[in-house]
Amino acid sequence: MQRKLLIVEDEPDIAHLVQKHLQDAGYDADIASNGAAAMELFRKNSYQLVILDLMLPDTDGLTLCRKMRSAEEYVAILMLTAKSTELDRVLGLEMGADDYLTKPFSVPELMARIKALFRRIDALKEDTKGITEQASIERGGLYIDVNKRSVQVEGELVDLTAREFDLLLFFARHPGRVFSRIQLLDKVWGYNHDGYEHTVNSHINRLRSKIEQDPSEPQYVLTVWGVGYKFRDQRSDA
Amino acid sequence: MQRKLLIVEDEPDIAHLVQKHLQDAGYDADIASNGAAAMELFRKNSYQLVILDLMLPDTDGLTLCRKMRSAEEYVAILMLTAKSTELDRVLGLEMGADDYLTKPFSVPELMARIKALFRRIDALKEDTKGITEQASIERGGLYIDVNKRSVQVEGELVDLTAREFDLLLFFARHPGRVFSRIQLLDKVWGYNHDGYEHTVNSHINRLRSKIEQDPSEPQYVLTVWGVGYKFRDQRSDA
DNA sequence: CGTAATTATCACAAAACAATCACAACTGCA
DNA sequence: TGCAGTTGTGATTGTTTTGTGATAATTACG
Repeated sequence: MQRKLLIVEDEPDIAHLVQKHLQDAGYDADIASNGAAAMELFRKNSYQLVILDLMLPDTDGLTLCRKMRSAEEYVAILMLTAKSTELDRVLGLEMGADDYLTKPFSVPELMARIKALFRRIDALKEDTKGITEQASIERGGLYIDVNKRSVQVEGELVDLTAREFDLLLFFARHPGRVFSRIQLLDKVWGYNHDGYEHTVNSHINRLRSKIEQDPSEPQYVLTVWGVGYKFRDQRSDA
Repeated sequence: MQRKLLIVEDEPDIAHLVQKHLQDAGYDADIASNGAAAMELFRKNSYQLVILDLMLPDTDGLTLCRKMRSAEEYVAILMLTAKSTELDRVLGLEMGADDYLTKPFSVPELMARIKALFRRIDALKEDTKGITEQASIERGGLYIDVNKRSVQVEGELVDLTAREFDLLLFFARHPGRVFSRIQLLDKVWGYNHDGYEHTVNSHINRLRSKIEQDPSEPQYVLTVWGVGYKFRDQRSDA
């Protein structure tokens, strides 16, 4: 997954230095040199992390921080500040920063913090996942346990590889809906994956040989001729 | 239902900062600035969650934690610790904290964890299964004494290092569930630990050489290819 | 019924991943 | 401080999975 960050910093040298390192590390980073530009970019894009300098020409950083915090989606905020008094820290935390770094900082340290922040965000998402996504799915004679990554067909455990499981899980979460091979590559393999469409065929083939009673007459993953594949819908047939 | 929490923290700035945010979020939070006050409030009120600083002027946090744990009703405990080394110990000792956070922490993260904790508490109450905090765990030929931090395989005592024990305990508490190396680093090593994923491999390797009859054909800690590791589920095989 | 287009199957090499080992850095402790 | 044990990391080897090419089977449609 691509991680998008926004750097809010008025000193171009610093901003570009940071941007360059972030790009080297595989992140996608935009720059805003003042508060107004920052809010504009922020509203237009969805960032996962904002690196925010407290001292800005127009707005002050704390206001900006609060504004971003009030947005729908959660963004991590890493504050950069010149001073390092305890008051500053508490203030920054109160405003909702997730981490804090005082200038001058070292690039390796910044990168380490960013990495750590992303990790924490991911861990949190993992915790929160329970509400939106179900831990187990039952469809016909198929039972999928997401946490255990185990699959049972008619009560019998079958052993799937990581890809096979991900593929099956994706299908089972969208029963009845047809997906093209490209869509499957995007959703299951990942957006930046490049490869041949017929790779999907092979995986479907292998998956069927494991979960289907009679792979030539599939019950779960069906071929939609000229389009792609779909998971059989409970009621509607064919 | 009103959620009552107790903040045990000797730095007034932090205590009030947290209290303010909790109130904003609709919780009812009391503050205790030392261990004695904490126990007094704890006995008089019934809290659902205690946010507990490890470093306190009079008592140490662990003792407090144990005392609260021994109360009739179950309370969730979220620990705040200063360093990550200290945190290892806490986790290792399994004094019964439900979650932890290292200082300096960010308010959004704290709030997220509190929410997640309440969700877990609710889910637990539903189940009525009080099996979460057991002093000993038996799984197959494996016997783990949490308090003594000792492990027996087929009645034979084996000598594990701190990490090995923590790792095994974590697995044994979540049998069947698959964890990625990153998740293990987060849960066993600590959220802000940074290191290489393949460190986990080495520890699994060493752990296996101690507890497995035939490390090349593990009975307890199984590899899930392309994903991570899991503890063998009772019934399910392979 | 024949043909072109699409999908299924299979085998294999390459890539991704995991296990292992050795060693240096670190830890707690006497 | 020095020591013994523990832990993290690099390097190497071994294993499983996965993508891909080739080919066979199936489908749509004139």
